[in-house]
Amino acid sequence: MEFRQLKYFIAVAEELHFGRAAKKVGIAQPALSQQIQQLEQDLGGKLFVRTKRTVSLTDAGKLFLNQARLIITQADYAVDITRQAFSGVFGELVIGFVESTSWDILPHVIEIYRKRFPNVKISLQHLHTINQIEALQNGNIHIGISGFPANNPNLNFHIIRKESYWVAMPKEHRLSEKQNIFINDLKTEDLITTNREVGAFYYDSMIKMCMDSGFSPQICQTANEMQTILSLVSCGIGIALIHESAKYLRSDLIYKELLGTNRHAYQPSFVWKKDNISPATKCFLEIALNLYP
Amino acid sequence: MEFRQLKYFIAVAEELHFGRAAKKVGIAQPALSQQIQQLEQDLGGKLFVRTKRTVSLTDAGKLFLNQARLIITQADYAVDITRQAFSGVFGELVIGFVESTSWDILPHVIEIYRKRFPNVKISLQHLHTINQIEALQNGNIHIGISGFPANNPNLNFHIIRKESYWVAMPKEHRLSEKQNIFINDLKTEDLITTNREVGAFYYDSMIKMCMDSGFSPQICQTANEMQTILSLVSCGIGIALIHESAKYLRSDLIYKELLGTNRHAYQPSFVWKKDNISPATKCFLEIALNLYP
DNA sequence: TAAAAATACTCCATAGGTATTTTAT
DNA sequence: ATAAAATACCTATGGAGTATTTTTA
Repeated sequence: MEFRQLKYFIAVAEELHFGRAAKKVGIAQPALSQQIQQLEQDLGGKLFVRTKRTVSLTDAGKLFLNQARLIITQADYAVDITRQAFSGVFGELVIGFVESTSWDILPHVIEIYRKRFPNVKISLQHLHTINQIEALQNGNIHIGISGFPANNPNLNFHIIRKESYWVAMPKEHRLSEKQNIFINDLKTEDLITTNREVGAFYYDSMIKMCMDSGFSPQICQTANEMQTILSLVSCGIGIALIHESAKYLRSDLIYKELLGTNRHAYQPSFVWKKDNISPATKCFLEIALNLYP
Repeated sequence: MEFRQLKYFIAVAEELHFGRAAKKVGIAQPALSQQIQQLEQDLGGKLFVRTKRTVSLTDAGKLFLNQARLIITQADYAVDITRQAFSGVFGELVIGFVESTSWDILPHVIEIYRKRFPNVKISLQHLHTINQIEALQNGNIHIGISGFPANNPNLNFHIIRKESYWVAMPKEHRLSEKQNIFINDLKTEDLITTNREVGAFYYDSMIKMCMDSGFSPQICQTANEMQTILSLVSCGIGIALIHESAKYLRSDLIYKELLGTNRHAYQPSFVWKKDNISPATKCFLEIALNLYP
C-alpha cells in the first residue's frame, strides 16, 4: 500500500469514473486502473464494483475510503507541523536561567519571543551557570541565561551587559559616610556572600580581587539568594558585594560603587551549543541578540 | 513521502544506527541513508544529527517520529479492518423484513448470526415485500426476508417454508362445528384481510382462489397487522384467512385448515441481489440457508 | 455503436545493491 | 586503525505512458 494508491483510490471513489479520476490525479487511465487493481490485490478484495458503464464502491470500499482519508489527513498534518518545526514557529524550547536574570532579562526576552512565536512551548528551568553548561551539552536545555559567560569549547555565548561591583550596607553603617569606597575598605568588614556552588565564578572572582589587594575576606555568612543576602545586610549582620541591578531589589539600604577595580561583578549572558541548534533555538537567539546587541 | 520511508525512519530513530537499522528493515545501509536523506529533503530539514560515530534525533525529528508512528498505526489499522470487511467478520448488514417473519425466523437467524459475527453491525428495517425488492436493487438493504419469493431477474431467493391457508374464527362461529372446511364454505362469510398494499401477493392470491371457485369474497374489513386482524375476528366482526404460524399469535380463536387448495398462504423467503453481494451478506446467507435448508 | 474499463506492451525513473570514500574517535 | 555514514555507480523492478481490446448499455 502506497500513499499514491490511497490518493488515486480517493479520486476514483469521489469521481466514480476512472477516466475523470485519472485526469484529476494527473496520470493516464490505464495506469490508474493498474494501481487500483494492485491496491485491491494488496488488501485482498474488491473496493469497487465495475461494470463497463458504472463504477461504485463496495461496502469494504466505503469503509476503506474513510480510512484512506484519515491516513492522508494524518500524513499531511505530520508534514505540516514538521515543516513548522524546521522553520522554528512550532516546537519546544527549554531555557535554563540563573536567579539574577529573572528580574529583567528573562521576562523581557520571553515576552518578545512569545509574541512572535506563540506556538513554541517554553519551559523554564532555574539552573546555576555550572549546571546550565552540563544541561546544554546533554541536550536538556536549549538556551542558558547565566550570570557569567561560559568558558567551554562546545558552547557559544553572548554577554548581555557588564556590571561592576557595588557595596550594599545598612543606612547607619560607617562606610556610608565615605565618599569613595575601594577594595581595601573591605579588609576589616564582615561580608555576606553567596555559597560558592551557587555561583563559583562570582565567588572566586571576589576572593581573587581581595587576595590581589593583599587580604583574605572575612565571610561572616552565606546565603543562596540575593534577597536573603540583602535581608541579612539590612539586619546589620554584615555588608555585601553585589552587582548594580541587585540594587533595585531592596530600597532600605545604601549602595555605593566599588571603585579602583576593573573586574565585573556580573556579566549576564546567553549560552548555547556551537552546533546542532534547533530552528526554535536559532529564532530565539536571533530575537535575544537583537534585543541586547 | 512514502510509507517505506516512514518505516525506515522509525527504524533509524529506534536504533540510532544506520547499519543496524538497515539490517532491521532488510535493506543495505547505503539505500537506507539515501531514503532518509530523501525524506529529509522532502520535509525540508534534518531529522537526525549525524557525526561519524553517533546518530541522534533533532527536535523536529522527535516530533516527526511521533507522527510517523501514528501514520503507520493508522495505516495498519485501515488494512486490518478492510481485510476483516472482505472476510465478512466486520462491517454492516441492513436487513429488511416483513412483519410475519419477525415472529420466529428473524430473531432465530439473527441470534445465530450474531454469535458467529459479533462485529458486524446489524440494522433492521420493517419493509413490505415490494419495498424490499426496490431497496435491494438500489442498495439500501443487503438482505430481504419477505412473505413470498420475489419474482425479479436481478434477485435470488430462497423459500424458508410453505404454509397453507387456515381459517381463523371465534369459538362460537358456525363453521367451528364443521369437520372439514373448503373454499366454498367462505362464499357467504364476512372476511377480514390485510390491505392490499401490505402484501399484494397474499391478497391477490386469495382473491384468485375465490374467483377460481366462482365467487367474489366479501371483505368486510381490512387491517395492516395480523394481530389487529385476529382481534377483529375475536370480536365477531368476521373470519380471516391466515397462514399456519399466525395461529400462535392468539389462543382464544378456533383455527381450521382450508382444504382442497394447493395454494400457499405464506412462503417466507430470503431475497438478495444476484451479483455484487458483500462478504457480510454472503456469510449471513450461508448461515441462513443452512438454518432453513 | 459508443463509452469506458481492462489488457498488452514499452520505456525510464528510481529503489536498492556493491564497491569505495570520508571522517571522527 | 577502525567503525560508521556518505558517495559513486550499476541493475532491475515497476509505475506510467500509448495503443488496443473487450464489454455493455
